Amino acid sequence: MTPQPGARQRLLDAAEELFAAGGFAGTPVDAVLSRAGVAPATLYAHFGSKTGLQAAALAARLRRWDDAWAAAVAAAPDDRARLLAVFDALAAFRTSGTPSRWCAFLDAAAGAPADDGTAATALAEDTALLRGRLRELAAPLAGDRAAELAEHLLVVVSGALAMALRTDPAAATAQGRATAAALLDGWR
Amino acid sequence: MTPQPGARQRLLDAAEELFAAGGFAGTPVDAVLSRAGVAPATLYAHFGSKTGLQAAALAARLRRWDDAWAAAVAAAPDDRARLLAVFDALAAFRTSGTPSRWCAFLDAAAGAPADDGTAATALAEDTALLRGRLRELAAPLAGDRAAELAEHLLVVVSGALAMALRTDPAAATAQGRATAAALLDGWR
DNA sequence: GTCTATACCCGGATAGAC
DNA sequence: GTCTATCCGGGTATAGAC
Repeated sequence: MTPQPGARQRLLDAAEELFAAGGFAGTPVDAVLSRAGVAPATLYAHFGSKTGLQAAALAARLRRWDDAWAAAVAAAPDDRARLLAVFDALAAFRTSGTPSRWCAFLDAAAGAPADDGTAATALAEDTALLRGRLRELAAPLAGDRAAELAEHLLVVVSGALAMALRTDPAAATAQGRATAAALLDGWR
Repeated sequence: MTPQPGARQRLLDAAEELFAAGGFAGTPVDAVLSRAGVAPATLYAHFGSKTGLQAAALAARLRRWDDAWAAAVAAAPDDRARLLAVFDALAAFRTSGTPSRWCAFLDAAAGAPADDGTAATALAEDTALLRGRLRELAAPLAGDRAAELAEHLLVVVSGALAMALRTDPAAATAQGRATAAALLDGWR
């Protein structure tokens, strides 16, 4: 029998899902507590504050996203598919577990006051991951203009995420892939 | 001597600026009240709730954005420039008055609970405006594929707005324009 | 480490006078 | 219509026992 994970891990899992699904600001601490089956004091003993829990949950989510994306890249057959794999990974990642509304990292930054360091840091790390890997994957197709192409794709990925607020999220990622494909078709 | 605008208008102006700059959720009613120089009861007499004020402020903002974009289009010299004018309008609009953080309409939808009708409606109207005019402007360049091109540009515009959370907002609009230009360069 | 119970406070909204 | 003063709830955080 697999032992039940500790309260800390249950809090992290609950927070990651609920914050991604309902937004950080829109998710009361009570909701996380009841899902995790944990008392308030336990949360504050481990993470200090709701924001502290968010930071830990986002860090965990970033690792999961990193892995999911890498797996999608590994499964792609050629250079072009590897570059577009980010959208497949996005679609799969978004619906793993409770479907997320748009993007937990953008949500964190959008919801926090402008001077909040925690949310800004988490989003910055997500951005660095996106930019870095997009550059690597763009290199075979764009050569010394890989950074330029990666920047275009970063805009398209961010657009696909934001489009999830305007329309059905599944359609948003599909459209994002199509837009990126159109961009690649005309490249050079 | 120009008469001081009424309390209602001052509330709308204050709300539009503060909500765009600091986000709806992050802006307390008190901040709007003190900037407008108005008492709490006046706000609730006119708009019923903070959300009601938001709806009215977003409607006003949508009209202003519509006009600003139309003006940028009118000032553009050719078909291509007219299609890209949305980014110039965005840059100018964002810094008119108190600079907005990213996008007041996306912010409203992101911050509101998923079933909130008010914010969803405001964002839907913004999306309809974007999609409709982008299609018109895309027609001279894309002919019967104008809708397809417009959808790509809608993703890029949304991406430019979201990128304002990842990086400097001015750089975000500039990058968005560059990405759209790259897309147009390779079109067909 | 975890629980129960509670304190505290911020922020949206209202009462009633003018 | 507008003001001053106040209420009230939801939500974060803590005290103290086990």
